This record gives sequence, C-alpha cells and structure tokens, in this order.
Amino acid sequence: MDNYQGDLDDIIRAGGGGSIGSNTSTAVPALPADWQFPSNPVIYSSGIEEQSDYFGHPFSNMRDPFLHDIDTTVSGFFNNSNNSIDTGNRASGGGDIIHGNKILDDEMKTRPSNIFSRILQISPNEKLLVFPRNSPVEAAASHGGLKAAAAAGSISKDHMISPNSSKSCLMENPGVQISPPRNTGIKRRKSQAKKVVCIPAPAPANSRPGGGGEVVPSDLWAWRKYGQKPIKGSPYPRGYYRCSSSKGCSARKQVERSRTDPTMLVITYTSEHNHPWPTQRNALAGSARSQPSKNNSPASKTSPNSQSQRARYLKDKDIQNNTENAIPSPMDVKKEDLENQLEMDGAELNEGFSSQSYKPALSGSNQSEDLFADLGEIEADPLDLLFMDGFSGDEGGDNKALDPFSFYDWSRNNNNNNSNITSYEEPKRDS
DNA sequence: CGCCTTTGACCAGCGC
DNA sequence: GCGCTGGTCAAAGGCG
Repeated sequence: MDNYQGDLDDIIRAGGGGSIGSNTSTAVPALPADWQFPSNPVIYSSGIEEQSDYFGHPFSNMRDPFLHDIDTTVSGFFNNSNNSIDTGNRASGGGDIIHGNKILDDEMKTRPSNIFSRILQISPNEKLLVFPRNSPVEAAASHGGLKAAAAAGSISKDHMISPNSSKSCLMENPGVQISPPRNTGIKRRKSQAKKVVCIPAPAPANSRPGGGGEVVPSDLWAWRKYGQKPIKGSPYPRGYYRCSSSKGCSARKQVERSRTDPTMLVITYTSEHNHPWPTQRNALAGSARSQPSKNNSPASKTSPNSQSQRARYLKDKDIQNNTENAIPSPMDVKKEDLENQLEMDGAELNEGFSSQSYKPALSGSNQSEDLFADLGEIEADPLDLLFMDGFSGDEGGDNKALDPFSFYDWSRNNNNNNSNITSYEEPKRDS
C-alpha cells in the first residue's frame, strides 16, 4: 500500500514510539479566557499496563504521580460507576457506545482539575482520548499525539471516560475496540488501528441531525472529504476525509459529532501519513477553497471553515515567521499562562520532560527545524514539551514521522491566546 | 486549472 | 445465506 510507512498499529505498538505523523486537523475552539490548566493532572488508570510501555512516553511515567490526585480531583468521576465506556458496539449497530453521561454531568460541574484527567485511553491498540474542552491539553494531545495523551493516563475499557468538561464524549464509534483486531488483513472495516479523538466542536452544534453543519477543526494537514454517511443511531452524519497533502498518503480521518454530546466532535484517524509535514503550499492548496464553498452549500457539513482558517493561519504565520513551513504550535497558548498553572501543579509535569525530548522530529525534514526554531520561545513550555514529545521520535528514533493524530489546528489558537487546541486521540476499532 | 465538496451507488464486513 | 451497516468510489458541480 502506498508508501505508507506505518500504520496506526505501528504507532500504537510502538508505544509511543510511534508517534506518527498523521495529524488531524481539527481546529479547536478557543479556550475560555478564564480557562486554566488543571492544577492536578489526573490520570486515569487503566487496567492496561501495557500502555505504559506502549506509549513509551515520558509522560507515561507521569501517571503515577498523578494517581493520587485522582481521588481528590476526579474521584467523583471515577467513583461513578457510570463512567464507563461501553465498547461494545459494533457492528451493526453502528455501534453505540455507551454512556454514562450522568456522571459526566456531575463531573463537569466539578470540572476536572486536570487536563489529563480528560484524556482517556482505551486500549493499547486503540486509544480513546478525551480532552477537556478547550483545554490546552487538547492541543497538546493533538500535538503530542497519543503519547501525550497516553501519558496522561490510560483507561481500561472498563473505564469510560467522559471527559468533556461538560459532557462526555462517548465514542460512538463502534470503534472503540478493546480487543485486538480480529483480522488484520481485512480490507475495510475490520481492524485497522484507529485513533479516536474527541474534541470540542468548534462551533455549536447547530448542525441538525443529518444536516451536518459541522465545522471540522483543521490541522496542518490537508484533508479532502471523500464521503459522508449518516450513521445509524446517530443524528449526525459522519464525514470521511483523506489526506490530500500528499498523493498516496493513506491517512484518513472520520469526523462526526458525538451522539451524546453534540458539542463534541469525534475524530477517528486511520492510517498514517506517509509523508512529512505538508508544506504550506500543500496545506493551502486544498484548504483555501473549501471554506467558501461550504458555507454556502447546504450540504456542507463538515469543515470547510476550519480549513480555510487553517489556510489563513498558515499563510499568516508564514508571513510572520517568514518561514516556509510554519507550523502552528500549540504553544500559542501563552507560555506564561501555562507556567502559572503549572506552578500550581508542581513540577511534576516537568519531570521527565526535557526540552530536548520535545523537539519534534519531523522526519528529518528541515521543516521541523524551521518550525521549531520559530517556536523557540515556546519550547520552554512544559506543556509543549509534553505535547511535542509526541512528535519526537522518542521511541527509538522512530521517526516515522509525525504523529498522525497529533496536530490539531492551532490556527484558532492563534486568535486566542488562551485558546487551545484540543486534540484527543483514541483508538477505535474499526467499525 | 486544480482542488474540494456533495451525493448516490457499490462493495465488503459483520451479525443473525 | 441474508440483510444491515459502514466505508469507499466516482461523477457532478463549485470556488479561487
């Protein structure tokens, strides 16, 4: 297949190591001005220990430190048995997943203190990460990819998560599969490794069922929509996107609104990008147009806007930085803010992270250098480190590239200092 | 001109 | 084996 160098499986398996390059693009809504980092990161413990390995991310180690926090911060969440994710759905049904939203509501009220708390990971192979809405973490996640998320904590399938600050993002996806894929060789549905990310929908869920007016967050990658289908059991259609940054790239993503929480978008990534970051040109190439047309078009459901924004963002960035490959960075989140927040949490976050580790390894492309050079200011940011770490081929130098799942569109962030990018990664089973 | 979105049809996987 | 559902293909149309 294609040149594709890796698959999600690889990524996952790599444990971290594998951060790959696919990014999703999802633009994230700006964070509330008052948003703050959770003081206590919470890690959901998963029954899955593998994950630690799996992620191989420095972050992973962080879990323990945070575990104690769970009781205090998230205890409600966990205690609530309701919080479980049902992985069960599948097949025919389109899988419904579960839900224990009740809890969420409560939780939401309380608001998880930790960003990480919202990140969920479901299975080693498949991960579902949920980030708090509008939290920088999301961004991080998107940035760092699964690793970051993973680091945040993993959850066992039994533990569901519903992280959204206000609502839970359930994986409707049939896909959240916990058990190993049955047939690896199957073509379509079966078991492709998938990552599922829940992010706050950039725009209010205006979309009517079926109508779809979703705005898909854009990322650096260029995505081309190749299909949309109504999903049984869900009022919202699912959009199918393919990476258009490079020909032959098998990276794909599915975007749909969470049934349970329309304000959340569930993005499922499949396959990895087999190419380095898209150049601006590429990125812009497709995105620029999409915007306009969509808005007008009745059908446009998915995310034209975001793409255009991305394009704009890139363009602007380019101008500003004069960098050919300007990559938006999660860092847009103000460093100071982060620092302040981090202070509260303690250096825990910092532990295990080195600025070095976080440097993205963009497959050896010069791009990365340039990009990060621009980001130098931000580098110091612990969060960045966290997130970025995902990029770096921490694991063994696997440069496979970028974490496919990792980038969310920072563009929005740009506008908002506080904004954040939210990204989540989840593994999904195939549907 | 190139790329994107939209949409209906087709194909394949999965459960019964 | 059948039916349902999901995922992908491909044609048509639109925009910059």
